[in-house]
Amino acid sequence: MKRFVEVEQFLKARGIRLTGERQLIVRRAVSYLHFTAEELVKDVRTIDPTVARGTVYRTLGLLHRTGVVEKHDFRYGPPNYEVTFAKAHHDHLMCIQCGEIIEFQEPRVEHIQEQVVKRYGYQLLSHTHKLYGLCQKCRHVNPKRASKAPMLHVEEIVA
Amino acid sequence: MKRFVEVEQFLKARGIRLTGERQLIVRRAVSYLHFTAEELVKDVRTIDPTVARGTVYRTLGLLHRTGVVEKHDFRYGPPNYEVTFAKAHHDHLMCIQCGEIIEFQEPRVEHIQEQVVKRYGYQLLSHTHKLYGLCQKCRHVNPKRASKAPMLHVEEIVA
DNA sequence: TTCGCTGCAAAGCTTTTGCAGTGGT
DNA sequence: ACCACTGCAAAAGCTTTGCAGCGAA
Repeated sequence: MKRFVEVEQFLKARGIRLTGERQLIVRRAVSYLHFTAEELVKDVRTIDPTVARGTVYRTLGLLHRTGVVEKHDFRYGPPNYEVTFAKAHHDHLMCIQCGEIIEFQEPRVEHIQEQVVKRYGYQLLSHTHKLYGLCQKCRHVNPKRASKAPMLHVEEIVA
Repeated sequence: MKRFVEVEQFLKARGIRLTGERQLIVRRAVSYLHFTAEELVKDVRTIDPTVARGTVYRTLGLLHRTGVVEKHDFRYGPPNYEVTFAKAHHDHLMCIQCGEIIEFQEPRVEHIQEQVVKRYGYQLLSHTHKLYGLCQKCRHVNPKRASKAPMLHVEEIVA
């Protein structure tokens, strides 16, 4: 089943109205790996220019609060969003020097998470797990200016 | 050894100048569990009112990029910061309904993280690991307004 | 029909930045 | 003596919100 259909069913089951705007926003959002709020605004408006910025932000906040999308802090620029609902568990490893981002999968972590959540009587909805460090290239470089802003690029790698 | 001294040595080793302002900011920051940027500005200024807001933000950004400080998205209000450098590994479990935050320790996750980092040739500096869900009290409460106060029954949807 | 949702636009909040002077190494 | 760092304050994001009309259930 299409991911956006799963999301829409999920929202509907929670009594959230499925307006045309929300359907469009969800369908555009699931097409991305990561996206910023403004990128989504721009994207949605290429299809329907009448959709208001506020609507995108409100919908994004709704999806975030309900655990459908995760908010990622990649340390540079505005926060990135990701639709994690109905998607395989994965985490991020990032180099703080050059900005490289690696996505990895670790079923063992997922399993431990379930135990932790059960231990505290919680029902798990979503999670974020990010490792920050220095990649092989950057770890042996003595930075002249540690405050220099690195370039960002995403690389999807499966463990 | 005092934590702020360890942080200061770390910064020095990275060629970052240790100004009086930065020392003050670091020493105040390590005294908190979590803090917002504005809380730190206010705190620092009770000791030295001449420290500029921009300096606190710039220093916080520097500490964040170098992995000394973690930025936490607790989903409501501005981001929280935490000095995680030279501090025992711990993660967060949060209820998206009532905002309760539980800090838990999982040595197994820490161990797996080390394996992942080694696998990709990285040097680990810091990490964030957050689980979002519903606590025991909130998971059985049916909110008046689903869009404002999320209440999920995932198993019903997935089934 | 109800009341949650939307467009619009302004306000609000947080964070960033240019510039000239200061201070760490 | 360099040049990174700072104070100041304005500007620049980014996000939220009030309001009147609209539309999904």
